[in-house]
Amino acid sequence: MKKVTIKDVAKVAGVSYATVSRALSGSPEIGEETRQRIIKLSKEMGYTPNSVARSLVVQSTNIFGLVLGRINNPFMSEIAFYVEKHARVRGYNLMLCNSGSDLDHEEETYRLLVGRQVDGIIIIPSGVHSYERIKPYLDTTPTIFVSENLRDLRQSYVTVDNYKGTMMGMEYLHSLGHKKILYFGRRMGSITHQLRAQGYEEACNKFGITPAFVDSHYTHSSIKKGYLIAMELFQSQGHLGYTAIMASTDTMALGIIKAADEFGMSIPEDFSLIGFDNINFSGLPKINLTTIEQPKNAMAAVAVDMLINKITDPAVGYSHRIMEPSLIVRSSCAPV
Amino acid sequence: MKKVTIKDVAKVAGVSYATVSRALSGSPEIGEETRQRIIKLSKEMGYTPNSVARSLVVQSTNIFGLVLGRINNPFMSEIAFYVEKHARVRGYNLMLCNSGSDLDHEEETYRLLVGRQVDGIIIIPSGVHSYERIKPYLDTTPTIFVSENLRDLRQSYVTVDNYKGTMMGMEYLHSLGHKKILYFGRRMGSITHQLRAQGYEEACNKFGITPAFVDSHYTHSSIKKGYLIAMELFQSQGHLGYTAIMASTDTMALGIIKAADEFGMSIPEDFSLIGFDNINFSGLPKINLTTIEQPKNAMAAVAVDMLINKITDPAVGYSHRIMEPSLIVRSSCAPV
DNA sequence: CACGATATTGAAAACGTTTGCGAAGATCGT
DNA sequence: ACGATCTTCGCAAACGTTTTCAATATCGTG
Repeated sequence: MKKVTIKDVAKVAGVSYATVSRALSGSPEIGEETRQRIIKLSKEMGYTPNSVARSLVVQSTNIFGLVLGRINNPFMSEIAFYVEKHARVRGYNLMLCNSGSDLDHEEETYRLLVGRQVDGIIIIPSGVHSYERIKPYLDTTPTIFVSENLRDLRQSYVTVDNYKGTMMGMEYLHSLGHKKILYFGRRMGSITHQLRAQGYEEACNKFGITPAFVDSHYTHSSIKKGYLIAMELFQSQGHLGYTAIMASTDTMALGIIKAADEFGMSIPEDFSLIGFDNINFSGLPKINLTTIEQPKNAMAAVAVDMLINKITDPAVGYSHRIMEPSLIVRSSCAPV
Repeated sequence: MKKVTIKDVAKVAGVSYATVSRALSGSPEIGEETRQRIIKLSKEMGYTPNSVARSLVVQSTNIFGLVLGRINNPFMSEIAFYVEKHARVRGYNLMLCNSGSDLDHEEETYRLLVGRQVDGIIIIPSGVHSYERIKPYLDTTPTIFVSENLRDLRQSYVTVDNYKGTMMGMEYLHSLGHKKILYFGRRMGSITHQLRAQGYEEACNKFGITPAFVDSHYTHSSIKKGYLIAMELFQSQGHLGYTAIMASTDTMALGIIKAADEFGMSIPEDFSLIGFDNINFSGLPKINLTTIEQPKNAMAAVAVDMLINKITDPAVGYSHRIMEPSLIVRSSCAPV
């Protein structure tokens, strides 16, 4: 695995390696004919600049770190895709790290990335406590938080308007005539979830509905957990006491769908259902979940934008972007 | 963003920076009391070793490149997750690159990674022609091909036994009494797909079934394309002339499900359906697609294993691993 | 007490680039 | 024709580590 270096091509070109560097980097202070000659030669010799050496001297790697829970989570992989895409056109590569939504792991991962001298980090924090763990390193590497509000407002983040999201869902449900609506999912552990629950509650107040919750005791949402909770709910009552369910998450909603299916209930005939996130599962045939969309592409674009700004101008300070959610109506809701 | 270097801690510790390096790297040739003192100090000063400097001297980055079509494809994201997991425990980080299944983009991406001095590359090639493009760089960076057989057997790859996979599906269908089975999907453009189609054909011979194909004219499979082709098929005949469909891919199968749904046909009542890949969509409630599983975790494990072997012993040569597929029976098939 | 062995440390080279500075030659205006 | 400016290039320092080699201090042993 012998690699040809800049010195090698300098030697056969009969010039100093500074000249080779200049020829390849598009520097103006070099003769056009030598440039062409060197470019040609280095191509023939199969020279590829060693970017780790370059990084060392220019003090920048052109690498972003992306830390998220698990890349096989559909929401995360969608974000990752767009982040990579936008980063790439701006000349950055991506170092991908799964935190497994574990705090220790997340912190270790983060530290690893700063050791690797990444120019910036985009993180989908695993929960409210992520921030405290990461805080010590924060002034060492520019960082953008995605998809989670922060209590400490002196950091940059981009999220969707979670409050407004559930509010929109509730408005839709209300317009369909629903008066008995259950909120299904986590209410704490992350500000995101708090806000979603708040949006629901506020909507209840507005429409004169008595709020009702089924809390998840688990730390993160998944199909299986949604399923278990829903089964418990159905079985305890023999029926559902509500005409609609507002789920905190699409994955939770999928769990509900599964439970309903097994329990012989159909959606939206027996009850209406709204999810949140619009993961790509939701648009699948037979699923057709009405949901609140997080604009993932736009969020990713904003995140890399904010990050690059912060890198090029460290004095830029923090900024918050709360993106607009939107209602994706499919066929999991019906009038009462 | 001032970072503290090894020299800084050496200075305040009053030792040479060689000593600091030794203290932190666990070298034996250093006094135990100085080691402790330096460890403590460097922690206080918030020192994080600069791994790009380290990489430059030790000539290895401990980074793998992972290039795949699109990370938001469920199959790819699953592979990526496991690759990251296995790589991590072995001390490697992952640089993620989407090729968009575009040959030019793929090649550029690949070259970028070798420039970044990654220790190895794991690639899910976008098609048969990927290999020719990448070949020139192949002796520069150890590379493992995943999920695609190669015509040039002198390279290392790991795939599932695609031939056997469709064969298993057909055997299952046959055991259910099906005699008229349609193969739905691509038959060329990748050896993977050729083999799947061959498995189907061979099974037909074995069971005395006349093979029938619906080719996709498109380069890669997706729900939408499966849907369009299926709709065309249904509409042209007014009915399906087969009792079962063997789809080349789960995503294709999902397209079929969608079309069937719209067309008022139900599965498995009107026809049975088998997919391939077992992407996590397939197990979703209401979808419940019977399919052939690729052991993604195991494949990822083997890939990083092979890669690390190749790195530690460059003389190791190539190796091929064809993993066992398995039939996941859910509820998209029924006896005729 | 002397001497070789051993433990601990420092000095310096090396990794492959970029870039400021200076030198040499070419070009130019007067 | 001559000084001035410009162009093109080489030299060498720098980036932050690891690691070899030599130097010094410590120690046990005869």
